Amino acid sequence: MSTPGRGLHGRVLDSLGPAITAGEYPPGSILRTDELAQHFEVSRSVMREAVRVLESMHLVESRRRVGVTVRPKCEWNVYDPQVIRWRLAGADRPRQLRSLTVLRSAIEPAAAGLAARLATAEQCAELTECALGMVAHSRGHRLREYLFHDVAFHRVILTASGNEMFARLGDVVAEVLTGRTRHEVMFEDPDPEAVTLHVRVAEAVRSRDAVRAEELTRQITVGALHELDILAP
Amino acid sequence: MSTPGRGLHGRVLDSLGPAITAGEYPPGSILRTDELAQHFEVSRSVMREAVRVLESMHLVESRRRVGVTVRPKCEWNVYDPQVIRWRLAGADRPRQLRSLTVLRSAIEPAAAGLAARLATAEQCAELTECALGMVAHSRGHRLREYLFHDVAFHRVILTASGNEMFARLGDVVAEVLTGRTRHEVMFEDPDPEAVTLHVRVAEAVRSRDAVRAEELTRQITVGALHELDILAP
DNA sequence: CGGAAACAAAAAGTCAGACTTATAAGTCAC
DNA sequence: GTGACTTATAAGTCTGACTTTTTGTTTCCG
Repeated sequence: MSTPGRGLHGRVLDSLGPAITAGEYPPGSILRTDELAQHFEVSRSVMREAVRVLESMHLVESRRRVGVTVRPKCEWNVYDPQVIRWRLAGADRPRQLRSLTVLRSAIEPAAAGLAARLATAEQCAELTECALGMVAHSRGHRLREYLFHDVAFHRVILTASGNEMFARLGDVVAEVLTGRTRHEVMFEDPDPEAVTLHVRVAEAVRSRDAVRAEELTRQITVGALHELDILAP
Repeated sequence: MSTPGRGLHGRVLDSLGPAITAGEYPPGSILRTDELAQHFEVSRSVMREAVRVLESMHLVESRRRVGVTVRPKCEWNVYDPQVIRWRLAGADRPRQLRSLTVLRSAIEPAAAGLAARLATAEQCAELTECALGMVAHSRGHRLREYLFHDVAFHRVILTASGNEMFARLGDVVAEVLTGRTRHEVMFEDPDPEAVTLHVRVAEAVRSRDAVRAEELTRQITVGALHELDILAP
């Protein structure tokens, strides 16, 4: 995804980043730049660039005379798409998926409400198109096509909200939806009720009914929460 | 804030980052590493490290034979605390403040609902303490002390939600609250109604009333939206 | 024995220079 | 005009020497 192998330092990151987020180097661990450079068989310049990037993600901290220490999990920039991808690829994928789904359930209803007010005619059309695409592929094990339209649908909602912070979560939602289809539930055709909800959201947005769009979207995300058994009794 | 001047490349970033986010180099602009190095009077190694960091924030893209091109705003990692700080310090501070306040209004009610279910006894106590602190300093132009407790209050809510993604927004909320007090409204004593709401949220969380905690917090954030005139008629 | 000051070592940080590589763009033949 | 070839360019990489900060130790005096 995105840009694999954009230079030597990129390949080092693709190896070291996941190792850190996976807890292979637990918080407090101390790494030495020179050793890492040897281990990855790159020059120190390249290694330093990689460390700088990890530092900007708050995954590590570099201090003189000490080395590169791994920071505690709670300080990581967990919204960095790269970090999210690393964590989704690693051991605490389930945990990450839950966090992100809870985040979704907070963001998407609000985004849908705003979209109902601000969406352009073109965006309304796109939304309807996506919803219809979901309907069209909701039967007969056409999961790939269904997913495609599902992702597009949520992206349009987030973008149409007019809020840049919401819009940037499009990739995250895409990752969650894709991951869910691949590894978790959804071995068979999607829940017809969920499909209907998407269609109704598209209608609500087109008819500028913010309250209804928000409530319907909330029902969608509640469904997602239930799929992951996130619900205290 | 955080870590100013952590090395030469850090100082370059503190200068170049804000310049980019402020639109001083518009998207599509092409920078040359060597020129930048000369301009900032640092070696290319240092300059390269700085560029790598900007690249990891998706602010720029570095390509061979082309140079370092500034990416369009919609691709920036707008959740990166560093980027947020740069933007808040620059020209589109108002726009950024609005985006973040809308984000808050989506996140915090959900976080409060979860906190009501998951908060530890200690966190409940902290919450009450913060709310009482707000009450104690809500009169007599003790804005600094009031703000301190306000920030702490929202941090506890976000942390107690048990969701790492929510928790990491503590810094962002702090930034928004601080900024609001400094530059925007709030020249005089805070709205008594808002203070009361905080107290009631603390009570709701302690009594495990998730629905009430969520609704009350929503009222707080709606108030914040109104302060910034974010409300379509 | 205890604390302060001087010392030494370790690791990151910085710099300069030479070399490699990818690639955009221009050139030429057809 | 199209395709293959050439060239210039800017990023990418590596190496080695040097600087700076910080920590841990050692020494010395009270």
